[in-house]
Amino acid sequence: MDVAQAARCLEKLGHPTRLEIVRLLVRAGPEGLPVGDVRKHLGIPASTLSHHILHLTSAGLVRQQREGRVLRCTPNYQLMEMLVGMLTEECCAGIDPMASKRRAR
Amino acid sequence: MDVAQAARCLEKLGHPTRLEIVRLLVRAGPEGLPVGDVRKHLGIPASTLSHHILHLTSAGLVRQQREGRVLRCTPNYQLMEMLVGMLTEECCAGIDPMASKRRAR
DNA sequence: GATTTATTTCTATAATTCTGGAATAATCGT
DNA sequence: ACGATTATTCCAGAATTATAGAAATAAATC
Repeated sequence: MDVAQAARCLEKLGHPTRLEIVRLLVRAGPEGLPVGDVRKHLGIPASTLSHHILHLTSAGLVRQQREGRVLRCTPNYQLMEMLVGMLTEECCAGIDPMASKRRAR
Repeated sequence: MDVAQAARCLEKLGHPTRLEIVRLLVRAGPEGLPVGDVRKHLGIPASTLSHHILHLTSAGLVRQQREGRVLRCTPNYQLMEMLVGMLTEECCAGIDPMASKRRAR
């Protein structure tokens, strides 16, 4: 994952409504949730929700598959784990693995 | 760390220039870097950089302290670790600690 | 105290993002 | 085929964010 892709993912997650959507999906488990269920939890207009979901799918953070009339959204764990990995390596630990221990003193 | 604060941090990190600034600071180690050095690496106008740094400091992701003529920026590792922790718990693993292993099959 | 260096604040403009009502598309049951 | 359900896409306006030149501020040096 390069910096541009990481920034794109972070930007999408960096909106309260979208972060809440992802949280909901993750807490719902690997089966995710239909758009309508997400809407019920958040209580926002359908078009607004749809826009936010488009943001998330365009970044690859969420996937959608039709199940009859319902569109089921599932979180992309793999991408999120990559993002967290990138953040951990490049933004937390830095190049010095002992930095965190020194700070703890 | 609540969802609103996490979203605020993610939003700030979700801009290529700002993510690059944080990466630079982290890679520079605990001493961080003066604003001028960051500017040299990024090659952007001083006022633009200053705005981005203000974003980062306002979210608490970066701290600044004057050292004579230069203003030294240091990354806030603790906050970043909290952010990653929140992401890991709420957005990656979800409520099912075995999800990742099941996906790996 | 004038000058140099480093950085911010002011100000303006351009660009992007957010929001939600109305129209459209896909699916299902009857 | 029709009506109901689910969700998206279109459209527009409002709000926010990004960019950067010019002026102001701060600290060190001569």
